[in-house]
Amino acid sequence: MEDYRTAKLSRRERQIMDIIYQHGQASVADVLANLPDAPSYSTVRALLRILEEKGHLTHQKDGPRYIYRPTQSRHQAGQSALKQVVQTFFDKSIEQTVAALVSNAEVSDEELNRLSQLIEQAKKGGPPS
Amino acid sequence: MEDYRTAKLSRRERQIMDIIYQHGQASVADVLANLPDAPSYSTVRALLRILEEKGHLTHQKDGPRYIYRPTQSRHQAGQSALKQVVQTFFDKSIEQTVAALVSNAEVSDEELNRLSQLIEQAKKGGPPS
DNA sequence: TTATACATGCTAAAATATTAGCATCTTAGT
DNA sequence: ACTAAGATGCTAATATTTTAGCATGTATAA
Repeated sequence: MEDYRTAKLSRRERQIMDIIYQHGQASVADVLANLPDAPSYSTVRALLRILEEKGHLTHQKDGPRYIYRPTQSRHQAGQSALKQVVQTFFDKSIEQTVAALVSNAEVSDEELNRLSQLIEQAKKGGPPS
Repeated sequence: MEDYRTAKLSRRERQIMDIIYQHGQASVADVLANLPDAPSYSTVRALLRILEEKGHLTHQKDGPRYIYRPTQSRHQAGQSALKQVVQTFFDKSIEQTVAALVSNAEVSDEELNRLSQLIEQAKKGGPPS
């Protein structure tokens, strides 16, 4: 499955996919509540149906209502999205990207320590494999 | 200026913004060459004009042709894009995001060392400010 | 200078996305 | 069982996006 950010999705469709990925899953009401400039309930349902037709979503029944979930795993979708951002804005450089991450937000010392550990583990774990 | 990924941009408009951010600047021909399912030259020009009307692009003449550049800085646009990905796929966690970055791609030991340095510098530089 | 290649300005049609309404069904509580 | 609340199925109109064509201007090389 292609990254839905590069797929032929419309503005609304992409907004909805983002909401569902952020929440893991969502009902029509959930989507509606989180959609900017929210349209009508009917409209959201129509878009969810289209996304399901296109293969990006599935639904299952939860009592009276449908619960929608992505067909692609959150992890994989995240990797694709990340890759695209790295390519578009950071010259495909992981270093530049991490620099942007730690420079912008308010990152605590605690979190920086965890990041150090993360890198150290990657050093140990990576090469042998 | 709002992040163009959350702005009311259409599919094609977003694709074009991505291309121009990736290249820094672009002529109509440049955009056309990098656009998936490329339409006609006229079509690209129309979209560029619209993006300029919406305030996302400017152009300047370079000999006979127009060169388009984003109005928002690459750095700022990258920060916004990154923030959105972190929020959508990584629970707003910088740690999770960095983990995804170093786990997926083939990151060399050399690059991991630079990342370590990066974090160390952030530790020193951050708190005092 | 002049012709040619290639650029833009403008306009309009076709395709797609976005929206909502109405009928129907199903759950949950009385 | 029955009724009210709220969900879906289906359909269709509207708005926007996407597309391209034609006329015109401009730099460049012969």
